[in-house]
Amino acid sequence: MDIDARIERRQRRDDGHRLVRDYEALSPVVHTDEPSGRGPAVERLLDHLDPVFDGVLPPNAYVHGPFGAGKSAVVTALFAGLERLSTGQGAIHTSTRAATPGTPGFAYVDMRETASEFAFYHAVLDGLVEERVPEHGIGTADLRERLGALLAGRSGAVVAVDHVGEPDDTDTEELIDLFAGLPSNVSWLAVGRASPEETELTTYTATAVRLDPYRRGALVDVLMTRAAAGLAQGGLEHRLARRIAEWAAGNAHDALAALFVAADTAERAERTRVMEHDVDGAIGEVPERSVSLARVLALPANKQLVLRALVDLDPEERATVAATTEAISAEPSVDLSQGTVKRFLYEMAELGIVERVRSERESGKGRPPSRLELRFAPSAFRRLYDLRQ
DNA sequence: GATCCACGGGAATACACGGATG
DNA sequence: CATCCGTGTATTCCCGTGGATC
Repeated sequence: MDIDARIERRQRRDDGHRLVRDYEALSPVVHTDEPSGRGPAVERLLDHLDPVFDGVLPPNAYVHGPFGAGKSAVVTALFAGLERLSTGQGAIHTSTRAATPGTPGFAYVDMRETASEFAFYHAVLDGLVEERVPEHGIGTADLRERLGALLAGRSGAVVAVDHVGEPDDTDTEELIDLFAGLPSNVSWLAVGRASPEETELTTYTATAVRLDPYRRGALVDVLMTRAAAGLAQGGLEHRLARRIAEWAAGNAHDALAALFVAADTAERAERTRVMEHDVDGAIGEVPERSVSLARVLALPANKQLVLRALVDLDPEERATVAATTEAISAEPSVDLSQGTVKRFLYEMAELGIVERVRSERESGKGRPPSRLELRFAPSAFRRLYDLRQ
């Protein structure tokens, strides 16, 4: 985001007549420092991590729970806090973060943004040191060496690895290999949706921590907290939050996505508060089996560009993959060959970002084409994407 | 100069159908 | 009738190259 966009956003925030004061605070892809209603889960994770306060590494562990149960919210908030702890509240600035002797370092790695071996080691190193680690001109082996040297003189590190086991993700074996490339004084905390029985990962862990879906009341609190942070006073009635929470059935991602869409709809209509039909529309826009918007927004830039064009197409232009490809390529903002656009579309279908649906054949010749359906709320993506440009 | 990885482009494979074959 | 084959699309797979970054 450039300076002008930032200034513009602040301007809008100061405009008292606006419903949406801060999209960031409402964003389903942004986690807050204090995840509301997940206190017990934080405690259980702290129980597991307790040895670090005596300078001892905990064993490997696996955190699991269904989509939208707050796994990432809890782990990111917790690791942000632990990083502050090991930097000594930033009082001492050295090149490394773990200035307090005896306390391990902490790093949070999101596998959604970590496709290669290089990217993984880069993310770990970047999480452990204060200075920025270059992304070019340095080899994977160099990174591994730097990590080895860094950790050799330290009391180790705990690495949280979020979103394991997603499609196209590094699988268990690869992940274990990645950690095998690090010194032995590294403990990991994997986070995923699969139950402990479903993943091989648990053959390497001593502990599993389960997060259950949000209870309805807790989810209402989450929504009201977000509304208080991002909307004008009284922008969201309690009963509408209840309605969203009821529909979301414990999935905080979908609930926040619905709130975001409803608020955006109301904002565009220049209303001063969210109305019931805004909520109805929003609920209708979030697909049944949705993909995380965070996952969509973690895609490479040009794939997001293709999606951005895709969400603006008419239904006719989406009749087949070929037609969709053509329409997207015709967009001046898209500077990609048709072959690449088409490949991107198929790849994203493979990832579950969009879904291929076989359309009724008309010609009778050859394999019938498919059309693409979105697995995320288009106006949420549109708004979040545009805010980042 | 070194490194990573996104793109482009095309080859290989899958699928659906109708017609031919046994 | 069951199976195979040819044709036309759709989809997946693969890898060399070049742009961007350090």
